[in-house]
Amino acid sequence: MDEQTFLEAYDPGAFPQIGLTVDLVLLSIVEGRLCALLQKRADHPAKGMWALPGGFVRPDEGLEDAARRILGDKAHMQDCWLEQLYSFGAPDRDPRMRIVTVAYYALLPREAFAAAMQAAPELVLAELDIGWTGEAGGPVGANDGQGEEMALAFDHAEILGHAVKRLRGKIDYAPIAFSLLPDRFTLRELQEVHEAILGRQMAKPPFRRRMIDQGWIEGTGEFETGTAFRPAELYRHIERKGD
Amino acid sequence: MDEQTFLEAYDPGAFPQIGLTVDLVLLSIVEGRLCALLQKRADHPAKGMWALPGGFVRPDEGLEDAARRILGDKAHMQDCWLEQLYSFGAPDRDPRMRIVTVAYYALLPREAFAAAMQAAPELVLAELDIGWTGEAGGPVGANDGQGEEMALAFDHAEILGHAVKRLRGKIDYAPIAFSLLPDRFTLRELQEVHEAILGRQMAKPPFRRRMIDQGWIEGTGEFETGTAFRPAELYRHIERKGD
DNA sequence: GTAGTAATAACTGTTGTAGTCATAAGATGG
DNA sequence: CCATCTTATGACTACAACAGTTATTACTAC
Repeated sequence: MDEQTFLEAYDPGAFPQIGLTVDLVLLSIVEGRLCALLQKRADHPAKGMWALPGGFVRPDEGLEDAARRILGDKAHMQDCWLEQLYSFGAPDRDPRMRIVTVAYYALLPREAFAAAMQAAPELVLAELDIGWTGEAGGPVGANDGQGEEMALAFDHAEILGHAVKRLRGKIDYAPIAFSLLPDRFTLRELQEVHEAILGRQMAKPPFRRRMIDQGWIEGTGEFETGTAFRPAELYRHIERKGD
Repeated sequence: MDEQTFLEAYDPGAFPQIGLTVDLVLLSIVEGRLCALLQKRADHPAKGMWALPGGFVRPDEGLEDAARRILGDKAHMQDCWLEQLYSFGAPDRDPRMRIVTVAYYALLPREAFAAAMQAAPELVLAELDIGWTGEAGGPVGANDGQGEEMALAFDHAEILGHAVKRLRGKIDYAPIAFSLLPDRFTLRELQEVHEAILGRQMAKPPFRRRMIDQGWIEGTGEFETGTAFRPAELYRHIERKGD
């Protein structure tokens, strides 16, 4: 039997069906706090709970393609940095049927969420409650900014936990913080991003040097305006091959 | 649009099936070289090419459960350290049908493969050809130890590449090298493992100190035997909570 | 001008780690 | 038993990365 004949005789229905979805962890910094885009579930199961934006993978599209399509549909965004996070497949994670989800995560400036939240009122940028320090890991909850806890659907607290852990492990050696900032930014703003992600304060001079020595940023010669006191220089992220 | 997608999502029959498999990257060190367990494909597609051991996920089993089941079935091993690597889902990665695979990887001492290779002659511990240094990444090929290249099926060269990259990034700060060694080992053996994984030689005294300072190992007071010259002390990996 | 505040620079100390050299230990062969 | 070989192990030195502290500069507001 040659390959052609074999493929024609192959029966895909011989294997049991498992649903495959992509869920998105879309993170931002709002007032120095790490936030994620959540969507209130309008129907059962988990009605009224909060879930990550997600959707089924189409049969003819790649995993990252599906993630980008859902990013456009649900969050009205395109062309941002996106990375695969982890796959979740506990048999009982969704009560409807067996669903395995591949989680992706992205970092976006707060302004990027404006269009999505305008178009869909069930979307909220929720503040994250990270009950651990460093890269310990574990589930991560959410609150509405007034201290009111938001119940998360399915295993989405686990997914958020993985995202935060990945982020904390990666921010020191990969130039990912810049996705959260506008094109031009001050060193103080960059530091606030790092502090929000790592969940701890740091001293200013060592931070300055680390950033500059890494070669990821360059000064523009311009300065911020509208400050009450001495304005800081505006820096810009340097795109380099391999990053 | 969201509503429509939502409704479609609830009907399992609305989408053609996507197959879900688990593939295993089972790594070992043989004579100072990094090797992976490969299986010669007996049938189409990719007949005669070399593939990672893998299999379909059952509808009632978790992803890691599936990985452990396949580990037992195909490689006759149990209870070893196993970690999820990455998910691969390019639409054309398998010519039979749309198949998404979740790759797992494990590190095992050479002896652990003996039973599997005895039971199944189509299994081979193949030497890896890593065409890049550091953590650059990219596909990784395989050869039979006599310099003869082994053609890899599907996207398995990519999967191997991801595994090597993950390993190189993790070995310096996670105690994973010990999975490749017997219960008691000399510092020289441990160093050979690190050199095989990182693909470069290193000096002995700094390596000794790093390992001992990390607190992952302790001396046993015993010494290796049968050496022509001064025998080295045998060390043991210290199990610690959180590792 | 003066005061106030934040940005930036200079200085200092600590830590981690690498390289080199010296010593110790055991096996082998005379 | 002793010389000699090879390797393991420890001691010393040097360097690089990085943090903390203090001083200086620069701008705004009154």
